[in-house]
Amino acid sequence: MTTIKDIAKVAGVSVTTVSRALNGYSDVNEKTRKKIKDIANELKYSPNVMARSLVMNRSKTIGLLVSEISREGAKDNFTFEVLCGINDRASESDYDIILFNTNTSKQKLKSYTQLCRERCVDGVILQGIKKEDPYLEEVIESDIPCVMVDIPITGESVSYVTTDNVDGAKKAVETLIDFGHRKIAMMNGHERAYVSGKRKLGYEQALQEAGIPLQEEWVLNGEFSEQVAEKEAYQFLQKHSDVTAFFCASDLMALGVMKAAKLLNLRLPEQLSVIGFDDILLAQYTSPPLTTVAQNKYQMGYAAAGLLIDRLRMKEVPPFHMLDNELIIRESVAKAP
Amino acid sequence: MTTIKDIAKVAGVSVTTVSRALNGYSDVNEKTRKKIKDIANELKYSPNVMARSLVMNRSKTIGLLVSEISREGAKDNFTFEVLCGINDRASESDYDIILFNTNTSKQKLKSYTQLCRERCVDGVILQGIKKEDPYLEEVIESDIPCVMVDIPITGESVSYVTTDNVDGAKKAVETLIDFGHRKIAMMNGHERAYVSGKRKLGYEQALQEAGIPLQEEWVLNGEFSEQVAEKEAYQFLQKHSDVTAFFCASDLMALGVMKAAKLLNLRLPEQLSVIGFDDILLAQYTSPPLTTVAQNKYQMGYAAAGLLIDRLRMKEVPPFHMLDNELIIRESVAKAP
DNA sequence: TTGTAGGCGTTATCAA
DNA sequence: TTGATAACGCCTACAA
Repeated sequence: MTTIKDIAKVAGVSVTTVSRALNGYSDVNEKTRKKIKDIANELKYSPNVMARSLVMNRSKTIGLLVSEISREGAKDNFTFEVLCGINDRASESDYDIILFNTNTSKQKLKSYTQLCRERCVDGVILQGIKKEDPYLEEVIESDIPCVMVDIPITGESVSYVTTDNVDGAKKAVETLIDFGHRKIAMMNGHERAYVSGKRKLGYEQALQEAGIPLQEEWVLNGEFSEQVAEKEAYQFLQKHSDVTAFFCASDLMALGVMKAAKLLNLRLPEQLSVIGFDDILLAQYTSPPLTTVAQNKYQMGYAAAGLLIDRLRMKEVPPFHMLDNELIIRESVAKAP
Repeated sequence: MTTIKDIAKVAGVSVTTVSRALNGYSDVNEKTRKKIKDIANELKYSPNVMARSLVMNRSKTIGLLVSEISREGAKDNFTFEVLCGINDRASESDYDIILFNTNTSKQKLKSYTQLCRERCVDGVILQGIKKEDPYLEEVIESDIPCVMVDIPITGESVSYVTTDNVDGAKKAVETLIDFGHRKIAMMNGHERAYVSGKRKLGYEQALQEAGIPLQEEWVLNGEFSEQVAEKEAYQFLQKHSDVTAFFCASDLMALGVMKAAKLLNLRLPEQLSVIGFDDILLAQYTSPPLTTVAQNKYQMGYAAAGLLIDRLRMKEVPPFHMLDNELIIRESVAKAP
């Protein structure tokens, strides 16, 4: 591999001059610069990122920390689409992405700071980290620039990107109310996810504004799982045949609810209306096609990387970036019977 | 951040000894080693990967080169599931993944070798690279250990992982033949993908062994796109109403074919049988549910990383690793009318 | 405008 | 069993 030494030798100058010429310093004769650049091209020089990082203490690398990245995520594409957004934005500014590989047990062996420092990453994007993950606290205290996806935490060096979960949920429930529904249950995800709280809040607000009393026992925990949601909904709908609509905090859970309804011979949407959250690919293929709140996952990733890169450039960045959700109307909602 | 210098100072030894103690060399007193290790723990030391890479010329990093990684891939999850497999396997051996970000135009600016060397990656996994990508030739000539996904190329330092595309396609077409079909069209992907050739070969072999003459004009190019496949199938089925079955080189294209059939008021599967390839999530939700050849994408990634890591450990590795495909029987195939 | 020299955190060579 | 010392490739005072 060519180094600046090689170039210096060929050009008959010192390595200092080569370094400065290549890095665009002004204090170098334009003729020398041209000569050096030509030689660099000819020799197919590209700087050794390791050496540079070592001395500069930055690496043009963004760490991506996805807690327990796994095939599970493949079902709703969330992780992947966010990743694509991050990747595209990073690429625009010539950052590379390094995938950190961690889970709750690994987090006990190596601290967040250690992980980042040893790789000299300039900043980090965190996704899917859970409330009980040991890293969470560390991230807040650390001074490594960081952007969280869907985790509303801010700090000296940390900001976040999210969609307006409260508003999204509210819009969904309002739609149900507009269709005349008054008995609306909610299939929520687990408490470990921050979005669960927000979506429940939206549900509550919509009910309240319509003067419908909240029934805590109508809010189920589907664990963000199709199976769990199906089981829960099955039991619930048997006991509460007066419920006419379900707002689900994820499309996957909405699928579960729909399955349960079919098992109970409820006609969709005539006897039970269902709204989901996410707009996964499947949503348009279910029968009936699922009305749902769409998140722009790609945009979340793109914005997250953008926020981080701005921060790395010492720009003033807002503490968070909130994207809008869009309600996609399909056919799983009908007038209340 | 703590360095070995800090440890050396506290332990009252030289950095050399610290380095050796921590790296498990035998020529260090066990008592000194214990002391050093304790101090390292206390100081939360972790080695600077950059510095180490610089001097060792290896970085415990695997480069992942996905040509034009994009949201397109989200539809069939192929890229993401392979990524998960790679990640899991890499994690087991403490490798990190760096996502290289490239496309045909970027490839002209920076050579493959440059890209790898400047990041000191120990090896590379390539996915989705096209026949005309400039890197392809470079990869073969380079001595950087490399594993390709679904690109049957071998060399001094390159091997590949794939599924048995010929056999998978053959099994699919044989199934159609078993159901009495004789007029079987194929919706293939574009020529730039290696798998297209293989799948077509399987189609041809099945036909030949059944004594059915091959009709070249019955092999369509759906570009691996749902829309294109739909358009092509629509035109084709109008002209060739005697065709009773379609073998598609991807599920996405199978969806397109099914749409076209529905537009032409063909009943599925009674009037037209369809088989896909991939087993994407959607396949079980179409109506009728799609019979298809399932590839184990996660396993491909896992195997690819495994092959690469073995090579990095100087193990003898086979030139390629072929995984089996499994035919998943659903309801889109019926007896020939 | 250019060059010399020192250092970033490691590992490796050689001598003690 | 240990310690100087020299790399690795690059950047940056400081001096010329």
